Amino acid sequence: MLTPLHSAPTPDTGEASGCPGQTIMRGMSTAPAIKIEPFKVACSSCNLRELCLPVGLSKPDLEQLDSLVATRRQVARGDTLFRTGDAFQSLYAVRTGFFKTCVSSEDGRDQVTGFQMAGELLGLDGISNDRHSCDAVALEDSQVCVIPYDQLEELSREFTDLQHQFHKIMSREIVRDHGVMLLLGSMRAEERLAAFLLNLTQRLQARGFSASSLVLRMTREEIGSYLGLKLETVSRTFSKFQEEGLLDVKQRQIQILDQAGLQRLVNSSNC
Amino acid sequence: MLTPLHSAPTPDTGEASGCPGQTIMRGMSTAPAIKIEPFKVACSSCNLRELCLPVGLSKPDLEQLDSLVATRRQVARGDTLFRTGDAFQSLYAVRTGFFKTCVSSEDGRDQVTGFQMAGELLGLDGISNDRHSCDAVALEDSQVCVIPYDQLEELSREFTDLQHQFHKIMSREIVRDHGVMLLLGSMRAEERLAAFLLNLTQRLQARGFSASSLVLRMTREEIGSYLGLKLETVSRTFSKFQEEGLLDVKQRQIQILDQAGLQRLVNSSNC
DNA sequence: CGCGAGCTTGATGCCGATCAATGCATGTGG
DNA sequence: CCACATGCATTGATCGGCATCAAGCTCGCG
Repeated sequence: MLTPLHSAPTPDTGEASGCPGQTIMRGMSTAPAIKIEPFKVACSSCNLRELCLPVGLSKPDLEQLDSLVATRRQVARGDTLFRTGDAFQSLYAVRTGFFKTCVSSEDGRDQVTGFQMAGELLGLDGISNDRHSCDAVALEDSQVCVIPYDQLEELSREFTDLQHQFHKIMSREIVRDHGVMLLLGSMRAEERLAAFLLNLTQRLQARGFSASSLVLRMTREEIGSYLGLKLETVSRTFSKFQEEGLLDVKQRQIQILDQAGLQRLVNSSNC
Repeated sequence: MLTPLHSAPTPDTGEASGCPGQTIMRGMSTAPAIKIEPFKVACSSCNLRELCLPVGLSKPDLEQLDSLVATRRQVARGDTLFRTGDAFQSLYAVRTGFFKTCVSSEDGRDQVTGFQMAGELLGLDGISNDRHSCDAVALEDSQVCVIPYDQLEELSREFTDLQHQFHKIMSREIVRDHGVMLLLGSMRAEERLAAFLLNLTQRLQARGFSASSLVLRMTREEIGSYLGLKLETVSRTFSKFQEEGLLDVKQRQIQILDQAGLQRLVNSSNC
């Protein structure tokens, strides 16, 4: 997805690079397992506040939120943040890094249900049962803010903006899922991949990254699982896009050469 | 078990037929537009209270809920309860009847995203934008309880059980959607249809209906849209199931002859 | 340097889409 | 009551997109 390192485009003011691909490690290189960050970054000064839970909150509400999000957690690439069956206690806001979520059935089939980047929330599935119903796996070294769920409920009883914002986030997830159903139910391979790329770049752009160049953080197989395709089909479709001059593909480095062309692919039922 | 489903508890005695296929029409046949029912049925005495928003609420909370749900609305078969772009104001709980929701893309593709029966909530998609992002269409003459959303937010600030229950319902919708993604992304036609039938019968059973006999309220085309298949494929698959002795199919009348056989189909990746 | 995970590319076959015709139920007007 | 229209379902024949199987290829890493 994003620039390999640095050259982070135009994030906000405030501390901390929101640049996925970079974690904040001051002095203490790779420390073991879960960590509570010694220096705190409040929601109120986080450069992700316009993408995350704090959207639209007033100053005083924001300060309340700061009290809620007390801990961070590092998740190394390949590790799971939570897995199916785990007791549900917290939601997680991605601070840096990149995740996938996937569900799996008894018989071993599995399906990637989403990819999450900075500012996006993980764990909403757990509310329904008090257990998580999917796995969340870091696709690169990542950092999340831990949001204890019972405290969030409590606080959102007091602050209506927070309550409303939280409901919007859940609803948005539902709407997003419906979009994926549309994709899986009625699009052909090229349309799916085009829609996927446009969605990724759009979200990256909202985070201040280039609209035309990205580094995929996931394998062809993971893309395929998300899109209901086999990895070979994903690979072939990338190659086809390249032949047609829509993309420049070098492994996981993608340059979008003709965004309008991709867009045309997405909204044209056939041909 | 990975069928996309709501696990719904025990059916219930009580007033009002929750029977899909039957609507309550006393005297006043097709009256114009929206109607406020002259006789009221409170949530606290509704026979759907174990399937709907009131689940788990204590007596006093329930009485509060009664004050919230003041109006009903009749929706005739074929009419829409709301459509994409409509301003969002209320959620709707299906009291009697049967609905489908569908999203559509610019280019006219469309996708059924769900079927809703008595006790299920409609309209959660609207929260994210203050506009609905899908159409809800009655597949038979239906009646819904209107739940003004701002009042629900207000009330759920006061009653934590209600708040929690509402969050669970939203989360359950997300989990259900993930199940559908799994189905669309990784199952073959027979598996999809089998999963669909098992899910339907389970939900009907939770409402006190037979586990083995059902009347489909939707066309082959609508089933196909939901399952990402063409109507001919749905029809052929029904015929195949009949040949194999799994079902007895007479148009929309379905008898399930071998539930275990269907179940086996669903959880066996291949062969 | 060699190993392995991930990616690309080719050859082949199958599942489900598509096109087309017929059947069946319901409803309407003559 | 029948003739006819309409909407939905079934069934057949054919076709095409994507899966599958099978090599190689690339690149990062111990």
